[in-house]
Amino acid sequence: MKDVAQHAGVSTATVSRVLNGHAAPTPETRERVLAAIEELGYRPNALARSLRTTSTQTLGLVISDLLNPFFAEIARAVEDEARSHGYCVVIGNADESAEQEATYVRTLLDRRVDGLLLCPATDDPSLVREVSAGGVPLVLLDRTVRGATCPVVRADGSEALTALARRLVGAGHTRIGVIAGPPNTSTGRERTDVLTGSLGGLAQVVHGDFRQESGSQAAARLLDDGATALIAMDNLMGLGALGEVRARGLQIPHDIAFAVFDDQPWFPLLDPPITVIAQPTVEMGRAAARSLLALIDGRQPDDVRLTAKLVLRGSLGEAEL
Amino acid sequence: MKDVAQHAGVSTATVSRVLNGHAAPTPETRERVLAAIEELGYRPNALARSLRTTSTQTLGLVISDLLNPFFAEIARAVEDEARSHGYCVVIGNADESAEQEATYVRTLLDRRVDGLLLCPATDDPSLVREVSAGGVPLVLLDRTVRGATCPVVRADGSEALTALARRLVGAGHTRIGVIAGPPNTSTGRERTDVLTGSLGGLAQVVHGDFRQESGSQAAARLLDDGATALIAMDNLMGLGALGEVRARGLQIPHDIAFAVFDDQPWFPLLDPPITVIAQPTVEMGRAAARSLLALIDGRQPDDVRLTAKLVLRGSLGEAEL
DNA sequence: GAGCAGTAGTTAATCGATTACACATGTATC
DNA sequence: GATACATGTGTAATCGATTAACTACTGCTC
Repeated sequence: MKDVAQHAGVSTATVSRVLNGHAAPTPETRERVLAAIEELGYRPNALARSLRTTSTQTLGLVISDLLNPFFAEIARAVEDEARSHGYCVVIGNADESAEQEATYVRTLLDRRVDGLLLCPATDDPSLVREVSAGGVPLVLLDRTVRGATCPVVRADGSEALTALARRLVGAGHTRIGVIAGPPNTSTGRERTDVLTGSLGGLAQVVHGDFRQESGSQAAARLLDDGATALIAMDNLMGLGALGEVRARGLQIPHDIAFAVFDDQPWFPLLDPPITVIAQPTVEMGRAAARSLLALIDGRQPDDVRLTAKLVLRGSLGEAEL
Repeated sequence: MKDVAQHAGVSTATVSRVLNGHAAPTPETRERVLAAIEELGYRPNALARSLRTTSTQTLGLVISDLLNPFFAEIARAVEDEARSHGYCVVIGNADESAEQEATYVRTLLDRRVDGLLLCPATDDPSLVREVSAGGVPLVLLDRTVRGATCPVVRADGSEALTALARRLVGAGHTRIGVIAGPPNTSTGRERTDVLTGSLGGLAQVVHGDFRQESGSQAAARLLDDGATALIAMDNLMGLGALGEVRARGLQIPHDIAFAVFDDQPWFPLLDPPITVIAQPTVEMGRAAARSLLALIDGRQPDDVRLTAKLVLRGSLGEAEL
């Protein structure tokens, strides 16, 4: 910057003013400065700028698992929305580990992100408290924690799950296997509670960890126990469960009815296409980014609750008639 | 930091030394400082530290498309490797747009990442030159650019593609539809060249843009032209093509042989399972990160060329006998 | 006890920006 | 012509760390 100033025969203050479109500079000075910048190929140091202004124009996003397309889509949406407001997004991948999540959150805070979007790995509120205590704007996404005091953006699958349950019961299923998420995540618990609630005593629940491998294992146990329907509570566990069903040579829907929470582009390609509960991922991401930006802006956004929808495709068999 | 120093009755220099595990401080002083840090909940400002040390302990990774699981996996691997060396990764999503790619690269440079990993959207070398001119360590990943002068890490699919071609020809296919990547990407061009080379005049090529939608369209055209085999040059176009095949009620492999470049966890679940050319994504990501770290370290890493493998699963029909 | 070495800690410069305040110049007002 | 005011630019403090150079003290040797 000093070089630029010298080159243009002005002070660094003037260069800074030109750069920030501030009041003052004469068109003529402006030209000279811009010419010098161009000539020297100068680019301002964002670190120094942020240090001075205490604003990084950056949002932190800590997601549970980057390999889960559900979160990848959310990340994409967050990024789009943020960019359109002049913000950049730094993504941290917690890998469903509370420890790694905490590490990432702290790293992001140390780098002074202007706000943080978090999909908490567990419902333990301590990390959230820590962030709030630091006074950093925080919005929870997809999942919440116990006694959360910050805005939360999530999808509500109750209606869809209830409808799904009703159909299965109506079609005469009496042993319905539920491949549930970890009980210490809000989504894991809530979805399961709704479902078992609507299924009365017909549900058999096995908990997985939102990963493919746990889906296969849970499916194996449930099938061994004679389940005639399987519902996986997220797409990765659904993938694993599907593998197990295939491995056993079972036919969907003839031998087993099947449904998954989360839609994925390849579900319609299976034979039969898989019935799912689709979450509005893009809207969730955008809404979360908007809420966070509002918070940064000093406003107090409301919680957002979007609706997940049951998409019938044929993998439930008679239950869809 | 000043507060901490005051609280512990020492100077900021001493606090800094304690923080960085530098020589000097007495165990006793050390204790006092740590106590003060604890008590005040002090966390060092990474911006200030980086400004002073000119090192951010951060790698930039600009990928072509975050929604493409191939790149998501790569990102994950890069991150793992980087973290194990004490580095953080900032991911930028170029969305297959050269313009957005350039924006991201500049943003990352402005933030003074210690090095940059780039999956270039096009083979235009100008952006790469710009980065190199800035003296920032750079490694290209998956794709290269014309006349690249920096290390490149990629997968070589030639052998697998040749083997694939031989099988199709051997099984008597004479109209083989190739859903190619954009000709202005190195992967798009090379893969297609190898394939058409081995197929002699039997190949019909339609270019897509590495996205699902373009895959369907390309498949539609090729099927209209009477193709009896389809090869998609990446998983997203494969997804689109598969949709088109299904929509037309064609049976794989009876009506049409099908293969995709890139493996995905759900390909084995289709009926029949899809034959693919699998790239070692995790190894690519890790190798790229290692190369970049070496470069940052002042060493000169060699290019890395890993081998993609043909995985036969049944979607080629007789060609697999 | 003078000289030297070694340790522990302080002072102050520095990284590269932003910005309050000061200053100089030109113009309008009486 | 003095006063006030606006305008454009420069000076220097500041953000929060790191670190070279220096000071002060303690021991040790001869």
